[in-house]
Amino acid sequence: MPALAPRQVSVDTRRTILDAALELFSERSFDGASTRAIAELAGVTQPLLNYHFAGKEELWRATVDDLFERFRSSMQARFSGLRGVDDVTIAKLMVRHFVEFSAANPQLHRILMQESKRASSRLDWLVETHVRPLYENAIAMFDRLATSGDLAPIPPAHLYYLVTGAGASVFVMAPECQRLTGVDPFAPEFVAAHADLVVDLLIRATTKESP
Amino acid sequence: MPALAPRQVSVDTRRTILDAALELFSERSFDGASTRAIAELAGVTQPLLNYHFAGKEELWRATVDDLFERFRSSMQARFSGLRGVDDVTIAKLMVRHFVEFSAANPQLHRILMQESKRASSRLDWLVETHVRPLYENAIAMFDRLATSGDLAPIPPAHLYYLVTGAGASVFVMAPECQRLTGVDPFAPEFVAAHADLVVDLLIRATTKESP
DNA sequence: AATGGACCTGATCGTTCGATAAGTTTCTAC
DNA sequence: GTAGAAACTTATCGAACGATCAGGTCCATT
Repeated sequence: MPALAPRQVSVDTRRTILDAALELFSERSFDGASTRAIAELAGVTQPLLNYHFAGKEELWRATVDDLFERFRSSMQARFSGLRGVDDVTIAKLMVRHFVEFSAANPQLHRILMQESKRASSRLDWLVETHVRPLYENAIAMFDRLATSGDLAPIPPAHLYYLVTGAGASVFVMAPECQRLTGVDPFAPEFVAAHADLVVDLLIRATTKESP
Repeated sequence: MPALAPRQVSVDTRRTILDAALELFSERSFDGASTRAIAELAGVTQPLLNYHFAGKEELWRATVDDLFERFRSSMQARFSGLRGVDDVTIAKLMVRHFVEFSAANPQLHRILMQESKRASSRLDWLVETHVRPLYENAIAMFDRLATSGDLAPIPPAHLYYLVTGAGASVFVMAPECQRLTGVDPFAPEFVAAHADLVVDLLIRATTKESP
């Protein structure tokens, strides 16, 4: 063919590129995903990425920004209508939402794990921009639970591991789980059952013993 | 200088290369760690890697083989002398050992996480060669506990997540933990305390309620 | 003292990477 | 209907990648 008809006024090209970038960054990690492969998946040419984004690093940040923005807005949509619900229930719902969003968007965990397991300036940015706010929300929540007397207080460092670990551990080994147990870890019924199990585990482990 | 005096009969050059490879593979992941950088860290020239190993992929496998071999032998050394200890205690010790080894060898988790979060032929090899045997050991252990009546039985898929997640979650977020809480997640006293906490969490969550 | 092989290096191969420069097409504004 | 900005492409850059090859150095053997 001589030349593809250049589609104009397509303002959603940026969207298409972001989707392709999320797919490949999460599958092959930053270094493994070439800009040419991303462009091909998006159905555009490679230099167009540099037209819409300042560079590969900038494309990666925009991709992560977009992903976390979707997570926050889904969280907002689910919890903004809640009124008169006790903190324990909210905590349960938050973990469940985290697990369910992870099941629907496995790219979040892939990128988080890949990037948190290497030393790079991208990690600094990711933690400060996206992880810290989530962490501080969770800490505040559990602090409130502890002072209200429902849960036994846990030192912040341990709490950090329990909160992030309880949610994150669910899909850390997702592909291996499928292979070893034959269960599809993204099946809705499994997601719901395991979310309940993780919540119970967390609550039971921190619930004060009855005297 | 004209040329470095070529040291001969150095049979531990292979060892030096493996150490450098483990360091960089875990820090920058497979694609991010160039063979030239590995060679430089090892203090040799880049073509020497191809002399000792068939290629980059082969070097990676040899590195992972070596790492898991160290894990297995440390496990062996710790548990081979145990006699007359009940299964619950052994389970506690296993998780504790896993956590402690992870603290001393953070590269294990880095490589496991990086590689399990991408689609590659290396993942297939890693799971079948190293992860599956560990998994089947753990399943057998908890099966024995369940049939002996101490723990409530859990479906294998959930058990898989709980076993791997309880151990793995500890260091999934290690660098962020340091940054956010100010606690060094590799300090011995923290490792010991958190291992106990994880074990308690796992045991309490699966211990049968007294009627 | 000569030889063969193990160990290691310098030079360089072809490929692929991210980035850019220059040119083309399409829509909008007047 | 023509000018100009916006959107997109083709062609190509220099750098870095993994791999190979032709040698060079040292030691063990005889």
